[in-house]
Amino acid sequence: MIDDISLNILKILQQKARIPNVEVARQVGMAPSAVLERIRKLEKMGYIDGYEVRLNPERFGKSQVAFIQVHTSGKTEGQGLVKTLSGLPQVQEIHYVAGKDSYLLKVRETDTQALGRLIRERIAPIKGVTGTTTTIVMNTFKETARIPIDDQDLIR
Amino acid sequence: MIDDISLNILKILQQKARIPNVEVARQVGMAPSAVLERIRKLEKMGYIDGYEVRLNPERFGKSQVAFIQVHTSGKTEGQGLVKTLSGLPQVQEIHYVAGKDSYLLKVRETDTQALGRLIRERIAPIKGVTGTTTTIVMNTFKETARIPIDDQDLIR
DNA sequence: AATGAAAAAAACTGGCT
DNA sequence: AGCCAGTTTTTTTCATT
Repeated sequence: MIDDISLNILKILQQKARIPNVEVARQVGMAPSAVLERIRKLEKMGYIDGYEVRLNPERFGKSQVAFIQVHTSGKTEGQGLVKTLSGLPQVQEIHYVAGKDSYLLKVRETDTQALGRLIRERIAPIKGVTGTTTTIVMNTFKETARIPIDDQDLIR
Repeated sequence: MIDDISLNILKILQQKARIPNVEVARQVGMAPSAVLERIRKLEKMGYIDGYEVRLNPERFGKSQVAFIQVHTSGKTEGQGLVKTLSGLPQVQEIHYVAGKDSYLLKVRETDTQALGRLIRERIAPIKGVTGTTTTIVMNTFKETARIPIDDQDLIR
């Protein structure tokens, strides 16, 4: 259901989304209409989830990244907990991790002060939270959502 | 340099990149040409970093997410270390974190087995790496690169 | 599925306010 | 900066192979 041509199209798009279809068509050596049809199909079949703008966090005063391990009482408070956390725009990621009933959050805030406030006022008070461990990011060298698709292990 | 209208445009784009300009124009109540000019300016001034496709990792057999804390000897091996790590497509993020000379990586692999191989064969052998601590993600509830821009603390 | 031609929509340009 | 009107480019549709 997904062949080398489609794979190639996705690679091109992952390199630079928002290049015109005609250009993609030129690069894969097909007619624009054919490429369009393939992309539509890839979207419909769920290979493509969507398109995102990447804003520059610095410019918006959201330079401070931190990872917060949220420890919970484990008594299936998960539902409301996740929902509440999801509602916080500063929380970019929520992962349930192996170990001892805890979630790992990636958050973005203005500075460490705002971060502290976020944790104290928004996260710590959530029902089921027994504590947090914060890891402050001092420098980010790579940050992308690209996934490796050179591979043979895709679900066709 | 950035006003409420531009802010609004960015909000709309963050909601759904790849909607036509005319539609954005309609939503902010301006002429398409004016909106276009604003977007171009936002790009040029570095508020917009770029546009990305979001591929569905499941479909590409990259469902396993893990965070790897890489401990280093700290003797400024940083340069080569970061460069080597950056070259690994499975490594989506590289952060230098506060604490005891360590980097935090976000990686995506096929399964825990492939993850183990990645760590043993690609990460552990890097010069300056003294050890790794891996946190396996069992479930991801939120994962976005969106940043909060409702705010007053943006660099104008 | 792919193509090519035609139609529709969108992006862009420039002159003017 | 924004708008409008004209131009170019891109996207989309569709009949055909």
